[in-house]
Amino acid sequence: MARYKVGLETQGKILEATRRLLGESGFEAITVKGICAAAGIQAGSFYNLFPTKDEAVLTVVRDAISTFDPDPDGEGNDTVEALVDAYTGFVIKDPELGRVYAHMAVTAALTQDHLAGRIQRHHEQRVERFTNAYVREHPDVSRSLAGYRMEILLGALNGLSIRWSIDPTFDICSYASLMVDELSTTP
Amino acid sequence: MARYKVGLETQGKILEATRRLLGESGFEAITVKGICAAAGIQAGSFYNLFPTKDEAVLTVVRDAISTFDPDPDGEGNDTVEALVDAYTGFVIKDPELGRVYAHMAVTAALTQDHLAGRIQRHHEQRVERFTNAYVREHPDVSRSLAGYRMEILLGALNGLSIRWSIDPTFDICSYASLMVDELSTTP
DNA sequence: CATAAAATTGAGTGTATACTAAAAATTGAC
DNA sequence: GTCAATTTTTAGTATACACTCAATTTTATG
Repeated sequence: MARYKVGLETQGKILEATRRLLGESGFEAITVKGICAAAGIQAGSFYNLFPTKDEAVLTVVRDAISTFDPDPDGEGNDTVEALVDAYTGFVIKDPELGRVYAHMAVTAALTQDHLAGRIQRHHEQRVERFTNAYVREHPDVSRSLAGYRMEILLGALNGLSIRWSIDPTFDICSYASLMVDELSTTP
Repeated sequence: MARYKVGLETQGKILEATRRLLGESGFEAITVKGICAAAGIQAGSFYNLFPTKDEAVLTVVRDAISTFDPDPDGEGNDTVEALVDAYTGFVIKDPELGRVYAHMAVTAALTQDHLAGRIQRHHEQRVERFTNAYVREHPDVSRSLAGYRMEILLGALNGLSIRWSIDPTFDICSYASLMVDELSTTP
C-alpha cells in the first residue's frame, strides 16, 4: 500500500494507464508491461503497489461499476428512461470508462474467471433495478413480463454499447432513446 | 493441405476440437496445445495441415457465419420473424457453433484483429438483410427507422446470445419470440 | 541531518505461448 | 512390392508473459 506522496501518485498513474488500456484493447490484451510503459514506471514499482495485475484491473472495474450505478440511494424513484439516460450520459462523458464497462458487461464474464461472479451479480442487480422502475411506471404489467422486457432492454443496451465500442461514431444515444420511446408505447 | 485419407481425418479432428474449445472458452483462451490435446495429435501434425492457429480458427468462424446466414439465395422472401427463428433454431440445434457465433459477433470484433474486418462486414450484411425484410413487411415505415429498429433488434439478439452463452439455462427463444411479437405490434 | 520506511530500478525467474525442423513412420499409386 | 509423397513424432526455438528480489535512491519524520 502506498504511504508516501510519490507512491500515491504512482498508484494514480497505474490506474489511469490500466483504465485507458482496458478501454482501448480490452481485458485479454492488457499486460503489466503495457501498463508500466504507459505509466512510465518499471514492473517492480507496479508490484510494490499492487499484489497482482488482476488487482489493478479489479480496481478499475469496481470504479466502472459504481460509476454506472447512479445514485443507489434514490433507487425507489428511478424511471426506466432516467436509468437509460444516465447510462448513455456517463458513456458520453467518460468514454474510456464506458468502454471498460461495455467490455466488462459482455466479454469479461466469458473470459475473465476472476470477474465472472462479480459481473453476474451486477447484471442481476441491474435487471432488478430496471424491473422495479418499470413496474412502478406500468403497474398493470406483470412483474414477470416486466423482467423479460428489462432483460431484453439491457441485452440491447449491452449489444449497442459493444457496437459503439467497436465504432466510436455509432450514435448510441439515438438508438437508446428510440428504444425507450418504443418501450413506453408498448402496452 | 491434406492429400491422404489420414490427413483429412486429422484435419477433421482438429476442426472439431477447435470448434468445441472456441465454444467452451472463447477466442482468447484457445491454444494450439489445447487443440492438439483435444484432437489427440502433436503440434507438428497440426502445422502440417494448418499454417497458423488463426487459420484453423478462421475456418471455424467461416463455418459459423455461413451456418447462421440461412438460405442466402432466398433473401428476397425473408420475414424478420423467420430470420430470428432461424437464428434461435440453429443455436438450439448446434449450441457449440452457436456459442462460437455469439463470441464472434460480440467479443472477437474487439479483441481479434485478424477477424475484426470480417465480423464488421458480416454484421452490416446482417443488418441489411433484416432491414430489407422489415421494410417489405412494413412498407409504411421509413427505411431509416427500419434500419434503426433492426440495429437494436440485432444488438438485443447479440446481447441475449451472450447471456445464454454465460448461462446455458437462459431461455433465449422465449426472449427472442417476445421481442419479435412486440416489434410486430409497433406501428 | 540522521535514519528508518518506502519507492524505484534493473536484472532476473519460471512458465506458457506459437511455431519449426529433422527423422521416423505411414500411405497409396504404379 | 517399391518408392516417393505425405503424415507423425520428438525435441526443440524464440518470445511474451506475470511476477520476484537485492541493491539503490528517495521520502519525510524526529
